[in-house]
Amino acid sequence: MVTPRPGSRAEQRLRTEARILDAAAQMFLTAGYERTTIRAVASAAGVDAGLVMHYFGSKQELFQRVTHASPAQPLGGTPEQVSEQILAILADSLTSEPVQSLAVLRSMLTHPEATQVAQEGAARYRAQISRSIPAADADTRAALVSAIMIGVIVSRHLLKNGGLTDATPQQIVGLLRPCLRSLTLADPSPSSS
Amino acid sequence: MVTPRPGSRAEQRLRTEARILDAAAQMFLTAGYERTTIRAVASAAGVDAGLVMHYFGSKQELFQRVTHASPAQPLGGTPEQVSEQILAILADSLTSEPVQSLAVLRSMLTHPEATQVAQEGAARYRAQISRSIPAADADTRAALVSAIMIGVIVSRHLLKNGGLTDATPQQIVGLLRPCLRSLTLADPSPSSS
DNA sequence: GTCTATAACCCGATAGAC
DNA sequence: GTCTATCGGGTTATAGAC
Repeated sequence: MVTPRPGSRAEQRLRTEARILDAAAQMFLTAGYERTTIRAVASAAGVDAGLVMHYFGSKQELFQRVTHASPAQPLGGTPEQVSEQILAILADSLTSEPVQSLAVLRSMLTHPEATQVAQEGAARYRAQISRSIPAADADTRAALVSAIMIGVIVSRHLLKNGGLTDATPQQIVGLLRPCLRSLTLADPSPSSS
Repeated sequence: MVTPRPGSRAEQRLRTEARILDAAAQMFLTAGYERTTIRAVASAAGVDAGLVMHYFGSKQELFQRVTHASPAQPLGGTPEQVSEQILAILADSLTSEPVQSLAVLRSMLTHPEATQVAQEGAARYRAQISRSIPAADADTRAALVSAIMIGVIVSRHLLKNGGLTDATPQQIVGLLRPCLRSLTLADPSPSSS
């Protein structure tokens, strides 16, 4: 992406476009897709609703532009290393999850496009985790790890469930470490159900 | 609730009311609150939209009637027993979670009323779990248990994340048992973070 | 580049006929 | 008890003025 010379029309356009994207991200995050209106986004960005349409074409494209990012970092190494990498990612997510990801999570249960994005993200994630688990039921274990991450992040950032919002990331990671280890390492002493 | 004599108007009314409630539950569950329309519910129930309004007053009241149930069973006993009770509840939820609960979960991130219901449910749940954990950070541990349950149930029933939809409840419960035990029992060997 | 005006549509809710 | 007709308001999206 080139940087047009300051003061030019193209540069002005990029500025307002960025302002619109910021406002949209914030609103998609807090209100979800359905309750977010083009009018409100435009108003928050200090421009007209028609301009938003002119730039992004449709509400759906605006949502895609806001949420299309996050290319998922690769995991690797021994199961223990992977476990620690996941915990590190979780710690990051607990302190400051990016607005794009949270916007997807907010709408993943009610907006089909967001559902798809969330599913694809979770699937990539699961595949990586699954690959580094030496067990026959690696897929199920990886899916559980993914589900736990989703549950914790959603509870803390979106539902704001007291007990998790107050705790520090280190505290949460410390409590979750045994869980993750029991899932990523094949437990040598499984209880019979 | 009395059962009016068959063929009477009151009995006819209860029948159509039940049909509307069923259709509404199904639609709230699959589409969420915002995307569910009175018209569509009425059509699915084989009646007119005006009749739905006449019975339930508003869309919001209809939603409450659909989701107001589920009085949360009590937990108790030793930490190990509580852990097993939670796993039993999870197993139930994995095989057949009631539509009312799923309807709340579906909209909990985007509809304020559903958010509140979900928060209150999770809070009651957390309080019970917290009470039976002998640890200083019991609240955080209970919140993590609650978050994990939400993540697993949402992933399986709502997101339909492959790895979890295919697995049997017993398999999931078996894999999750060490996690739950490490959270409900104070771990004697905590890793320092 | 930005904004105004409006078209076209769907919603929840109301009033009243049958 | 059930349905028809409609009101009033909100939305996305379009066409065109400045």
